Amino acid sequence: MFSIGQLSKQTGVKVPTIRYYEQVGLLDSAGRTDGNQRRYDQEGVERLGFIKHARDLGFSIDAITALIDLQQHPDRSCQEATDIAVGQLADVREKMRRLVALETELVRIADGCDGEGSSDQCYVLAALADHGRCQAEH
Amino acid sequence: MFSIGQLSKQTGVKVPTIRYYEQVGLLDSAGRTDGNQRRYDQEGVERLGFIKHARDLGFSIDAITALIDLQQHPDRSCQEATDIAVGQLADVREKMRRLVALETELVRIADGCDGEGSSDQCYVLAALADHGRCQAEH
DNA sequence: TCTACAACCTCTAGTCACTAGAGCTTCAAG
DNA sequence: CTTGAAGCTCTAGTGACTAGAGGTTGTAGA
Repeated sequence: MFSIGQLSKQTGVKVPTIRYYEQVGLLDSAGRTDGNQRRYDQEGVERLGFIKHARDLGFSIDAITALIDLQQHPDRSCQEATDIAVGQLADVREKMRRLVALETELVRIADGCDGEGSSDQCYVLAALADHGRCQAEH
Repeated sequence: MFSIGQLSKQTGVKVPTIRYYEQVGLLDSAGRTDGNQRRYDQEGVERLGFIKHARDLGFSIDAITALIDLQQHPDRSCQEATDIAVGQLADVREKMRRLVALETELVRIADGCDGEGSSDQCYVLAALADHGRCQAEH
């Protein structure tokens, strides 16, 4: 049996975050000692590992709740899990698309200025004031 | 002179967001009519345009406050503005780096499953449970 | 000039996924 | 048996808004 601190070390999830996951229903309520401290078994470690991995991949708490729900009903179709993963992938790609556009413009803005001179002729400030000079949509 | 709604339409910033920007000190308090409604001039439009553009590029409210502060002290060095922009660029690149790794793994996860079969043999769920199979750090 | 109603006002609370802190209790090593 | 690290609950704060309640103002048309 593990204390919450040991679970935290094993999974890399901070102690208050574990309590938060329990509070929002992502983790089942842990068993307790007579002194009211949480105790976890190997299953708890695996469950939290799953959650951590999914969070690292950017899945929302809601999405993870749905995935866990699916795990606990082995008779239900895998399609739902795939849908969630594909949706997440679309999200990630959209974010990347936007970041590429931002990077292009930030390079343009940051490179236009050598850092010398005073701020009333600063290219950075001028570029931020004038969206019209942007090369791409963002 | 423009009402807050007209300002909103011109800049693409929502009305409650404009009020929020004023509340947090990003926008100066607007002038008011006798009936206490906000009125803006061309300068207000430009100021909000600057803010919107910077927000679209992912600058934080704090960073934008610093940039505006710089604009209003033309004697100060441009170096600070450049630093803020370069810092923002580093941020964007770090996010991109992470998203690329996530995309790789999400493709692996989502492609491993054809959506058929029941969830107890679902590749998506298995992949999420087992971080060890990941190709890259994330 | 009156009326209708869209647009405005302030204030509070909610979102997401945590994080920080106060003030208290328990566990385990020495 | 003592000590102190680690645990407990509860409340509030973060960033950047967003939503809603309940009331007031501005303006176009009759």
